[in-house]
Amino acid sequence: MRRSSEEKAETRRQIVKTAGRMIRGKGLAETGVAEVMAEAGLTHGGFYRHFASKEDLAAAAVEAGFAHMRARLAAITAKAPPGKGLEALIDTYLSEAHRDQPQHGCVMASIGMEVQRAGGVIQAAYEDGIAKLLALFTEHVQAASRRQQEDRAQAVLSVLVGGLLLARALKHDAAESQRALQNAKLAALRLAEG
Amino acid sequence: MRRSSEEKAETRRQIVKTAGRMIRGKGLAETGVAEVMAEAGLTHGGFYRHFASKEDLAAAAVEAGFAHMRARLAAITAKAPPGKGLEALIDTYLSEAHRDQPQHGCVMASIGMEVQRAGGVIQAAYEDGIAKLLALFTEHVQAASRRQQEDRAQAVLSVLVGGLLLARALKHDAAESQRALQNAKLAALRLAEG
DNA sequence: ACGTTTAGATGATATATATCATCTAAATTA
DNA sequence: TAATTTAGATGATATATATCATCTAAACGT
Repeated sequence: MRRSSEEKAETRRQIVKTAGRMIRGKGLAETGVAEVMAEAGLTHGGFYRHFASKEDLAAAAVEAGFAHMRARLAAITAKAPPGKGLEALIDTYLSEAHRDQPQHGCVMASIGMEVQRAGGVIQAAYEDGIAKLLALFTEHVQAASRRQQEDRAQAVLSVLVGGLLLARALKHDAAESQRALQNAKLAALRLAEG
Repeated sequence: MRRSSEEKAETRRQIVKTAGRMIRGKGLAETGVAEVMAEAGLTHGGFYRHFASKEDLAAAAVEAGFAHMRARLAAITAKAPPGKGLEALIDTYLSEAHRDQPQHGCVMASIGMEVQRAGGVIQAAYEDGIAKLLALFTEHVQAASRRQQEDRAQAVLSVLVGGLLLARALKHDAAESQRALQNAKLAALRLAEG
């Protein structure tokens, strides 16, 4: 059943989107091609009309995941009162919603280490995504020099990712997890201000 | 070929150790039971004389990994000049060696998210390990109250884990990766001091 | 309108993997 | 020393998984 090229592009987008969700939610290795296709309402056979391999799909999903996150964060800073952009970023990143829904959250915090090991095009897409994320943070950090802005952005991103990871790890103890989020927020703000 | 119970215990330790190394190096899902046994110089068949399942082994490996890390860190603070314990901890955690050798490093920074998804006894061992690691850091943080010590320990651990993750992600760009380590170190020290 | 192309379905293959039943020879134990 | 127990080996099973050849019907170019 041949589809129009517009429909094909839409199908591809759909596959990438569900793959991203499943990969963030269940992990790279645990997400199978057939499963993704089924979840997208297709059969596994047609997969290779869209992607050369599972690796290819994963790279596309990582790229799309970062792009989506950047768009969301940019929208949030745009809405925030002037000078409060970074604070809004931090609150969003360290929100309970983000902690509780890895499948809709940051790629870096959900499959960072697996990507590291995967290497190849997946890792390349990942590094590119991180660089662009750092750039976004850099824009919203105040400092004397560009270099100092970048340094602070690195420190902020570090504490955001680490804090989210810790909060997720402690999730069974609601109070302790909440505390981890709060401590990371305060830390991020302090690190941003020098 | 029956072995003495002392030999059996030693074999078990060997299996746990190699499993820990492989899991940190290649990931939980990518590490197979047969492969671990082969690496330990055994055949896959004898595995179930030692563990009830792969999950059981993974939990043991996580527990042993945290115990090993605590021992190493404790040794480092013991060697450091008085009052410099935390600084030594930070330098070790954010060293290039730790960045470059995940298979010998911190469980939290190498399989944190996978453990999260695995749940069950693996996650239980992981949470226990983190709690004890936090306690170790708490002892070496100065603050007015116990609660403040704990808060600062959480912040420090967050930036350590996040910084290591970022440094690993940027590893292909040596200068940038180095910078991430350095920024995280400075950040950790600042956060420790209030 | 007609022939060519191709998106997606069907079905097959090859490989890996966790788990376990059974076997055997050596270590306990009586 | 003889009987019993069991660590580890052998081999099998069941399941999942990536990948691809082939088929079909619909969209596109002529």
